[in-house]
Amino acid sequence: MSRKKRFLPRLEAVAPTQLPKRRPGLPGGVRDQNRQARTRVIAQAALRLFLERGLEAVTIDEITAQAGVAKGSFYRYFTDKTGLVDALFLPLSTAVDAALSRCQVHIDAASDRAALSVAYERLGLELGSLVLMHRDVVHLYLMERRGPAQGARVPVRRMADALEARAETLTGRARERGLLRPFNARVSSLAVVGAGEQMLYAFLSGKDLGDLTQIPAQITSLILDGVRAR
Amino acid sequence: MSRKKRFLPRLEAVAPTQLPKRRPGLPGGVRDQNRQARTRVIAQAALRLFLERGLEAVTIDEITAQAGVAKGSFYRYFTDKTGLVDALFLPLSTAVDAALSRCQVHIDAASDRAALSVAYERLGLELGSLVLMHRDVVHLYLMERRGPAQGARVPVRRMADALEARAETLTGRARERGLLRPFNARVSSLAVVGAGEQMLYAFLSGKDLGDLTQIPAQITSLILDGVRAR
Amino acid sequence: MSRKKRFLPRLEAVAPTQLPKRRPGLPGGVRDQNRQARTRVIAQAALRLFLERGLEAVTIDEITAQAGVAKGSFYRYFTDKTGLVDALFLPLSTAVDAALSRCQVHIDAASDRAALSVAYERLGLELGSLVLMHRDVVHLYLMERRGPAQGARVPVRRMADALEARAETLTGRARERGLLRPFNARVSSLAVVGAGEQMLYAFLSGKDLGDLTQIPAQITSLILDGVRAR
Amino acid sequence: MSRKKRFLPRLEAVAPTQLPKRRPGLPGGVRDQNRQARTRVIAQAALRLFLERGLEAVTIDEITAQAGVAKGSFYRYFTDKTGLVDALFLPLSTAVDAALSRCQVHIDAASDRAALSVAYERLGLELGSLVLMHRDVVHLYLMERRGPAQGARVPVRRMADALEARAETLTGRARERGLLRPFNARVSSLAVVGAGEQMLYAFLSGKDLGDLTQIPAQITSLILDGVRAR
DNA sequence: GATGAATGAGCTTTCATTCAT
DNA sequence: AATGAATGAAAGCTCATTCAT
Repeated sequence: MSRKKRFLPRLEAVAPTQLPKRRPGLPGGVRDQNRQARTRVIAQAALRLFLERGLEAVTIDEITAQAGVAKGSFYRYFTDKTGLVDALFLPLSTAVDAALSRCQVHIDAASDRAALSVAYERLGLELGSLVLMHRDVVHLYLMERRGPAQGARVPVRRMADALEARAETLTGRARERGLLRPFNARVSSLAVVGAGEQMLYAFLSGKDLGDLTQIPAQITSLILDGVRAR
Repeated sequence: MSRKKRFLPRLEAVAPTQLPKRRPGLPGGVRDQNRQARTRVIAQAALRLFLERGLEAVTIDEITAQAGVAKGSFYRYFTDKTGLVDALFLPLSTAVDAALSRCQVHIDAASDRAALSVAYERLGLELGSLVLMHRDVVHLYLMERRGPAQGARVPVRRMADALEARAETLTGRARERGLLRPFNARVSSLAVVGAGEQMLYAFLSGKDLGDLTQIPAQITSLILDGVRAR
Repeated sequence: MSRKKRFLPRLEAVAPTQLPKRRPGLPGGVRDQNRQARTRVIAQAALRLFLERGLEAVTIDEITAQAGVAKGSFYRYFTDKTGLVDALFLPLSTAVDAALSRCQVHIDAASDRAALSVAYERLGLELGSLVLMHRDVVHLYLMERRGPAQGARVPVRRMADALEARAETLTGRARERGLLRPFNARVSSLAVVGAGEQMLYAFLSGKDLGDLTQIPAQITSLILDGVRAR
Repeated sequence: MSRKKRFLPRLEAVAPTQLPKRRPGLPGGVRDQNRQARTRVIAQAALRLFLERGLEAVTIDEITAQAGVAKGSFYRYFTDKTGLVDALFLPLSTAVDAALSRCQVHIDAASDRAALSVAYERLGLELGSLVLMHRDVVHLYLMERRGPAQGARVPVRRMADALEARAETLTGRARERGLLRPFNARVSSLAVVGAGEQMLYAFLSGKDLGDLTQIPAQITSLILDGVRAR
């Protein structure tokens, strides 16, 4: 089972890079490329293992063995498992943030309900394509999203909390603009996000969801129009 | 005992399963009562820690320290952490199963849509009261429900899988009877369960969801009627 | 694996009784009989386990479980595992000692070679019948005889050392009287005892040694006449 | 290394088996040499302790403390105590096997009794020198040889059984060729091996056996000519 | 007296992290 | 830079011994 951190774990410090130190060589040069390639190899190996056995259960030893590098190399590229997870989530997290920000801008600029709808639809498409691009990281996110914010799960929870806050804000905005019924914004957004995540988790876990091309329409219909037969 | 009881945790029912061996002494006698009390104390201490730090991160040492008993005592009452989790989930799991079974019976016996609705409403009430009775176990369930089915999480996943299958069956039945729109039963049930769990998780995590008495109506409305303003 | 003694192990103190304290009740009375019966039950259970898994590997828990008594009862009848082994070996050890003493007396009283031979033959018969009477203890003795004199093995080694010393004395006496060739007494006795023990061990371990009625003659012949064909 | 080497134990060959994984680095290179040296240091420390206190009673903690390495290091070199014992016995076991095989070849090729005798004498010499080369392992073998084949004792029993089978075969062959009297081969070989082992055990245990140079002749005489005076 | 619950030191094994090579 | 050996603090689990019932 998982081991305690020997030293006090980093709880914040989300610098844009997780690397221990500045490295020599020009950015984009050969050294930098090798460095990035190695980083990717380790991160991918880790991701695969995380999906199979969970963040906590996977050891550094296993990651490096899977990646085919020496154990010591891990610490040249990442400060620890938390740092690796940080790096793993950074691209997705950034992209999601950006999409949500863009959506908010569009909403604020929208002058009518049609424009609002367009903004949401666009958000949906963007998130959908992000899911496809970052399948495994999204899957890991869904697996670990509700665990306590401890150790390697800190970055996951950071993203989850950010997402939740953003979703609430957006929902609140939509409600203010009369696009949604006047329920508690938090409640509404929780329902929407919860339904979506569950579906996504089932899908990424390999569950058969029937005709996949139908799903987006079904979800939209379920969430927006309700499940009750008419 | 030279060690003092550190605290007396709130007691929830803990199943008398997983004990290493059959014990002598009359059931209900002094020894039997002590045994059950000790079992509860350990289980409650563990539950508290699991909620704070997650199933995997909590050690037997910490559980026994929190419970105020010797480490060795743990193994007199539970085979290992998995056994403890099993015992922790058994009462809830059994009760949920029973409620779902009853609902299914009612549905099968229902002759019209009104009767069906009554069956579902009743299920909702039953589950709601189970949630209140087993708050912490439900919370733990929601936290660990998506992690890999490994070690101590096995019982959690067992319950999750059982629940999912049941929900799907029930949804399918409702759809056949024309109560729900003719979507894929799995998709529909995932949406409903996902929304509900997310809400519950937020609530149990201490999130302010506004007027709690309104929530059931909001959920019903959201799920059954859709979120779109009319 | 085996555990360290928590307190300093008894190294001598071979009082004729291993019981913790004097007990009430007349010797031979009901209490005394029950006590002896219980002692036998525990000792027999232990002996069986010792033969299967060795002195060190068997736990008090297993012994009492096998004997069908409570763990605490063990300590009413024996001080610890060493005490039990002491008790287990006492009858055999005493009888062997007595037989050896008698043999020595006979030898010292023997006036000619014929009388000496009779003494040795008689010793052989006596030891043979002791082996049959104490099969399992003899088997255990052979198994543990060469292990370090630590913990529960102390009584075994005590008997082994006593036996070796006696055998050497007897051999020396036989040589002085011209019954054996003038080799080092220790060397001679080691050879004789070693061959005998090995045979006995094989026999008690269930090895097929052919026609058992032939063995004594074979051994005598082998040891006394040599293995070389004439 | 902050820890000092506590002592440099006498080195005997330790087989490079049982290592957790294949290691990189050129065989014979610095790393490989260090690895072998460390393996030897641990194995020797263990052997010393095994002789003092027996296979079962010695803990990994004690072994590593005695060897002056960290506890974790043990597991880099051996899978567990059984693995270590395996490694400890491999060289001797291999050499003994080879000697016995060679003897068998010689016997099969022998055309007369003289040649047979030469084969046996040669075996005796080879085994004698193996005993001197692997004194401590032989001593340990004799100590543990009769214990139940459990845990760390498994390799010891494996060697014991192999040896016994070989000895029986060889004895049978000698008898067929008319070199030995027509006794049960198993009985004869048990007697010979038992006498030899006992002697060896006494010798290795520090017993004074008189003029050591005389022993081989005495043994030969005892075993082949019988102990009876003429 | 008998029982078995409680205790906690002790054992095996793992693994994050450091560091010599 | 990369490697993997070394370290030692935990973690899981066992079990001799004591003691309340």
